[in-house]
Formats: sequence, structure tokens, C-alpha cells
Amino acid sequence: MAGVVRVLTEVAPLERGFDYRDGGLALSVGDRVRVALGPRSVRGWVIDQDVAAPERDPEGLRAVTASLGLGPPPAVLELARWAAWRYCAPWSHFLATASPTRIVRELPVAPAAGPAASPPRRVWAPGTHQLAPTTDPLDLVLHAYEATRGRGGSLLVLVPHEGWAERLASRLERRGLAVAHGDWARARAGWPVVVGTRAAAFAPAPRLAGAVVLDADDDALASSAAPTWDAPTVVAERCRRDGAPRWTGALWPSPGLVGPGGYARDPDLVPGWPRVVLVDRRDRDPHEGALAPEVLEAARRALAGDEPVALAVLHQRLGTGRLLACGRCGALARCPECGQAEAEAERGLVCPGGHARERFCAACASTALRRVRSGVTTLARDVAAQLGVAVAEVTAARPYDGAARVVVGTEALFASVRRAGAVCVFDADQYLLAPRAAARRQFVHALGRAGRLVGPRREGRAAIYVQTRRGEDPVLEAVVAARFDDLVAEEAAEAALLRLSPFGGEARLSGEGAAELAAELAARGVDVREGAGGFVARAPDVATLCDALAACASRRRCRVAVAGGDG
DNA sequence: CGGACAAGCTGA
DNA sequence: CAGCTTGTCCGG
Repeated sequence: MAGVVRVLTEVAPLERGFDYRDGGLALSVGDRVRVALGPRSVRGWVIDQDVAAPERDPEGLRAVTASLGLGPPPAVLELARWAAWRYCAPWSHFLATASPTRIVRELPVAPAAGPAASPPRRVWAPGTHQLAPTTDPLDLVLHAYEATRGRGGSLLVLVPHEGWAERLASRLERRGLAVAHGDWARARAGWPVVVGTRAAAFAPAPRLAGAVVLDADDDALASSAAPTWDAPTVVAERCRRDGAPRWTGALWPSPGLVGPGGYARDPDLVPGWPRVVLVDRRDRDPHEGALAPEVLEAARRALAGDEPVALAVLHQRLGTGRLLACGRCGALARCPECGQAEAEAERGLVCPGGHARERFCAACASTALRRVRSGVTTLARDVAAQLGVAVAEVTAARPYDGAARVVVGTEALFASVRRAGAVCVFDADQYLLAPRAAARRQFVHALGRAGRLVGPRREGRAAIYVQTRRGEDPVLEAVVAARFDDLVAEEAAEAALLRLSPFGGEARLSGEGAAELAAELAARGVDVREGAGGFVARAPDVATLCDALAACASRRRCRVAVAGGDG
């Protein structure tokens, strides 16, 4: 009895499966196989079994060359198919994410989900929780485990960074939970708890009992490289399919993370935020150096303390533009018409809104404008000179090695620095003046992460110093007071009004074939506008947009980034 | 995607 | 007309 299976190959642009005789191999849906495709030998996945052989010439089918072991279970196979539609990307891309890196032919036997050694202290309702950065989410995970362990299946726990996943996995193990972390076979076997980062949204657990996503507003949970997709949205869909409850923790409950049910605020939100001190540098001596005097004073106090890292200086590198400031009065060069940061043009200044003007300071009319953005290396040298101590430069490529007590780095420093006596945000304006609304959210998120280094305000002395040239900025006022409700509501209202994600479907088209795809979408009634670096397509809802994209022949010839959010 | 094969261009 | 580039087609 020669069975026929349908195989989807790894050859991404080939969206349809090809049929093969199973060649006597015992194959199941999801399994990895090697097949011949024309003159080539390629890997693929069994996507269908018991396929009818072609009526004419049933012997013309080639046989599967070899079995390459287990692949994703059927539920995850279907989830990957959904993600391919949702993000306008090849199915095989997500199947690869859900597959093991080495051949797995046998699975361990999953242990039963026994009770936790220490029960949760609180009851956490499913839904979105705005958590203070210093609130330990372990209790939420323990509650989610106890609340779902009778349901059968795995509790999936996602965090944005690998170091956090490792620490969380071992803490849960110490409380008696059976945890699969970075172990494909255990997840595939249905281990009671599966912990991981972004890719674990496609962890091969056959069924979810529940899911927890922590720091869901961290950009690391979204893939910015093509194809773009985001883990919170995928997990939401997965829970919907399995009828599983879901808990979301976020520093900033952005519209894409909050459903119609709203969100719950951490009772410790205000005391659990760090103390934030604004350092307004507008009226300062432009020669006072990289760090303001009050930051230097805080650094010296911290150097006298016993934290291994006394001061961490955070330098954001967003985009490629450079900010300009007046060499005389220190004001930032901002567009008098729309308020956005201006950049140097061939002659004069230009803002992202396209307004151009002569090259002089709008505040004091001085023509002595200078660039105020420097790289991490320059900044580290300046800080070393100001403080007279060794300064370590920390980037993704160069983690903190524990030698220096003052570190300067990008957000990558959060991966290797866990505690600090004080934090200085070198230049908040990079975030606050960026034209994208997401930049404000990223700023609050970065401050929250910095807050984990210094600890909650209720503990006193440690603080985050935010250097700025902005006056009254609602985002700065919010982080000082740890009151975000108005901004969160404002963002949601704006997204609803403009029908941005998740209130509508939204996709960015860029690259070579963008114009062609834009025309094709417009012909299907999708609202397409030309924007910065490409086109933005909008539809009343995500399904309409994704269906339209799926029907377009030219969708593979350009980069399509469909916005996340599950509403 | 990537190979196979056909059609077009070039140089001697 | 060999040798090379460029384009189109197709895979079970």
C-alpha cells in the first residue's frame, strides 16, 4: 500500500506542495523529509497524507528520498500557515522556525504537571497587565501555571531576551516545575512548561494549556528583519486556536497589546518605577561636557558605594540622523512649523516634514549650530575624562566584562549589566523628537529597563538621570511621575481614530517592486499612500488586508511588513 | 530558489 | 560558430 504524501519544500517562493510516494517510510503530517525537486535534492515538510495519486500515470510520482525525523506537530504546522498569511511571508519560513536544528527521531516522555513547590501569592486575571519594571513577574507565571495545569498541554512563557529566559527557567525549576528551555524535543513532547524568546512563539508544543508573554512591548519580541512578525500576536492566535488563557505583561500597554477588555495596572506601578531626575540642558554652558554636573555628582556618590557598576550611561542610536543644537544658547534645531528635529541639508535646514529654512538658531538667531550626537566611543572617552576613572564601552558585540565601574553603551548593555548605582540617559531627545510614535514607547520601555538596574524609587537613593533639551514634554512628565494612563489612552485614541494597527490592517511596502504591489493593492480597493521610503497600505481590518496581499501576484518582489496587534 | 535550456550578442 | 550573457520556464 504505497501512500502518497504532499510535501512543502524549503524553497521559499514555491508556495504549493508537490506529491511524492512515501516509499514505505512511516510518515506523519509535520515530518521533515528530503525529496528530489527537478535536478535538485531539497528538504521539506509533509503537509498532507493519503493524497490521491494522479489518475493518469500514478507511477510517475517520485518517492520521498529520506525521512529527516520529526517536525512541528499539526497544530503548529497550521499556526505557521496562518502566520504566512498574516505576515505575507513564506510558509516555509515559519515552519523552519518551528523545526529542530538537528534530526529528532524519538521523544522523551513528558512528566505530569505537578503542583509548584511554592504556590503563587496573588491571583492574576488573564489579560494585559501594566507592570512596574521592578515587579517580579515570577508570581504571575506561577499563577498561570497553577491556573492552567489541569487543562493538559504546555504553558508557554515568552520573554524578550535570552538571559532572562535562562534565569526564569532555572527559577521555575527550583520551584518544582518541569521546564523545557532551548530543548526542541521536550517542547515537542508536551513538557508542562516551555520557556523561550521570540522564536518560541512557534515552539513545537502540540497543545497550549496557557501562555504568558512578559515585557510584551519590548521590540526584541518582534522581528524587524524580513519577514517581519511579532511574537505577542502569534501567541494570541495560538491561544485562540487552543482556547487557552493568556497573560501579557508590559511596561507600556500599547494598543496592539490591549484588547477591548483594557488592561490591569500593577498596584505597585508608582513605587515600583525608579526615581527619574530630569536634567534640562537648554540654559547650560555648552562646554560643560557630556554629563551634566548633577550627573557627575551622582556618579561620584555611586562610585563611593558598593554596586559593581556605579554608573551606566545609556546612549541610544536611533536612525542615522544627527541632531543639531545652537552653540550659543544650546536650543535644539527644531522646525518652527511642525516642531520636529531638523537635519542639515545642502544649504540650510530641513525637517522630516519637508519644511526648509536658513541655517540659524530659531531661539537666538545664532548661526553657530553644531552636531550634538556622538557615538558610544566618543562618549565613553568624554565621560572618562570628566570622571577621571576607567570607562567600559558596552555594545552587543562587546559585553560588560566586570572590570570598569562606569559603563557607556547602547541598550545592549542591559544584556550584561544587571545592577547599577545610577543610570544616565545621555540624550533623551533622540527618542522624543523622532517622528515615529513608536519612539516614545521605546523611550519609556528603555527607562523601565534602566529602572531594573537601579531599583524601585521606594528604596531611595538610586536614580535615572535623563538629559534633555526639551521643556514641557508629556512623556518626560509621565516617566517622572510614573503616571502613564493619559498617554496610553491618547495613543489608543489616536490609533483608533486613524485606524492604525490594531484597529485596522496596516502594511509597509518597500524595496524594488513596492510601486507595482501598491498599484495592485489599490486596484483591489485597498487604501495605499506613498510614504517615507515606500508605501503604506491600509484596510478596515487585518483580514481584508492580508487577503488582498495574498491575492497579489507581485507580493514576493518587494518587502512587505504587516503590522502586528491582535486587538 | 536554482537548473536547464533557448535565444541573442560578440569576436575572429 | 564556440563561448558567453540574459531570459523564461518549471519542478510531483
